[in-house]
Amino acid sequence: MFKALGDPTRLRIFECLRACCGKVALGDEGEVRPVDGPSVGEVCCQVTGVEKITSTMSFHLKELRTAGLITMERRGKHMICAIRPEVLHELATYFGDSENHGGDCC
Amino acid sequence: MFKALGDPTRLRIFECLRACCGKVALGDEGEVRPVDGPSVGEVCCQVTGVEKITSTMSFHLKELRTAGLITMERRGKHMICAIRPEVLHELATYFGDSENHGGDCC
DNA sequence: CAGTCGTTTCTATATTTCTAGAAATATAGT
DNA sequence: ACTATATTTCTAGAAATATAGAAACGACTG
Repeated sequence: MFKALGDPTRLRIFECLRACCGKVALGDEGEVRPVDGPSVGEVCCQVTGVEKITSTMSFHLKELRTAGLITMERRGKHMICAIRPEVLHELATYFGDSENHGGDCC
Repeated sequence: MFKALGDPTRLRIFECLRACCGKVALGDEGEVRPVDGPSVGEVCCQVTGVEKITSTMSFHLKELRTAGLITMERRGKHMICAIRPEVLHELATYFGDSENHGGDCC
């Protein structure tokens, strides 16, 4: 996940998606699916300022997807995207000081 | 910061340091300095399992330092390391859902 | 002051990652 | 079936990053 967010383009995509508040729902097998959210083209436009969808964007979206940060689903001609809300929580608690991170030397 | 944590070796160093709970204090100009914590050699040993300090480790520690994740200071022959506690809080709130991340499309 | 220990910097090489264009795939409309 | 639109995959080259060894540096020790 950190590697995925470590690229400036991908971090912008991530923040764009977070700002756009795509909603998600649970699918049949318990997986998280986007209910709405921006399409790949819209994300592309927001991040690059250009209307055109580039293969580079597609590449970065795939990285974010395989890292588990976002979900995507086809909605007609478009692919819509949303952040998986669970990971926000997961990452927040990863850095949260309330947890014990299991050091044996203190 | 995400780029720094995106490398597996660096993430291990980071988690090692977090587990070892190095203490920090404020320096004369308000900067955060380590008061104690493992030396570079100890970190190296924990992460690689080998006693020897490699230039690779030194390189990764430098990356973590320039990313602002850790502080280091010379203590005699050794360099001691500690995580900058502020960044834990900063990153926790970055992912925390309590904040408004300023989307104009929702 | 010479030697040694812990660590960093330099340099070259190997590896990974990013980017861009072309071709391929999927869907909707005609 | 054909066309247009939205998106992905493939491929290759360019750029960035990681690794390892050698040399250099700073601080303690005899």
